[in-house]
Amino acid sequence: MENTPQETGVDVGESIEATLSLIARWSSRADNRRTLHDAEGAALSSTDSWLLERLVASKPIRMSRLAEWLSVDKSTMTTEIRRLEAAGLVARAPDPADRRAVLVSATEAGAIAIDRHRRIAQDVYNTLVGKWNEHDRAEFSRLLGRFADELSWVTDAVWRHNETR
Amino acid sequence: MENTPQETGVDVGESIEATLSLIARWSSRADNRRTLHDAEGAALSSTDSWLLERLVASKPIRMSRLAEWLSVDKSTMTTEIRRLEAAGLVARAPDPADRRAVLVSATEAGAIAIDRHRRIAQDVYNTLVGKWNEHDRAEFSRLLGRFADELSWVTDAVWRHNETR
DNA sequence: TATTGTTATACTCTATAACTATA
DNA sequence: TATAGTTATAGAGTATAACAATA
Repeated sequence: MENTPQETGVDVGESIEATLSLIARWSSRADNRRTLHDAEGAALSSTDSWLLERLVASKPIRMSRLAEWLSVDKSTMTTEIRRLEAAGLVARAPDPADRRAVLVSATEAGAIAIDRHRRIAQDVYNTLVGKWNEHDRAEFSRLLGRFADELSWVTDAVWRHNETR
Repeated sequence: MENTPQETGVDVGESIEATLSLIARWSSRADNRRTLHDAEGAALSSTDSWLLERLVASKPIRMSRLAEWLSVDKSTMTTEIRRLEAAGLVARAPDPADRRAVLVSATEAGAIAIDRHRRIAQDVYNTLVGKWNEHDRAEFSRLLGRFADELSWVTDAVWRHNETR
């Protein structure tokens, strides 16, 4: 079975697809990425910001778990972490519990960089919805948050799609 | 001036930032991109799908306008269109009105490929919100569409941010 | 002269395969 | 043997600069 417009009543899938496509396109624009960094700091690529967000929100984490979380190869993670380390934004330490493993964490500079990055983005978004009324802003925030929760299960949804078509 | 939580009442900027970051990360995942294509067709990269969506929705368009629309360099567009042309998804033709220019259009195969890609994505999204009630789905669709409209003006918002900070 | 597009070149991000060190 | 990570190599996607053809 599929969730067609007929079954769901509203083809929200169509409007979601169109909007998310637009959002992803906008997010990748070079001029946008340049805006989302402090004048004194280096610009953060998408991958940089995802990793830093993850690292500041958690205890030191292994390279392998980080690669798995971002769904990239471990060799890709080696390259990326080397770059961030060279920029002084992350640090590595041997795992005392397993001498094969490396524990990665954000440095103070890394935490500052991602915090600025995030606050600039938030300010841009607040400006975007600045003229919306209170109700619409609150509803958008609520539903977007809920959608993010659903997205966490998207791998399963994709699996179901492949199984049932 | 800035649109801080105090001024807007609800810090929707924070929840937007978090969710859009998640969406962008998910969109770029290789396993997700692999899902969004037909078994018999080649996988479409993000850039591929944006370009094809644009091309099927418009008359033949110049390389230069396409590059400007996607905010990439004209040389990047040459490379990308060459790849899509080799895959049989787009066609080029000389512009009769200006012999320097090239007009790009989607082929029948390109239209079919992006249509499948889009319908699979829509189905995934419909599945994601399949358990939401009618009101929430309708509201999400409405507010997301409105947000997309605001996003069209984001370049101006970014400019304002840079001017006023 | 200015514009449209291509080519040459280089850098980033990614993957696969082969390798080292440790478990 | 299996696992954690690195290195070598390659391809996609991007930019800058130099160029050719046309306006």
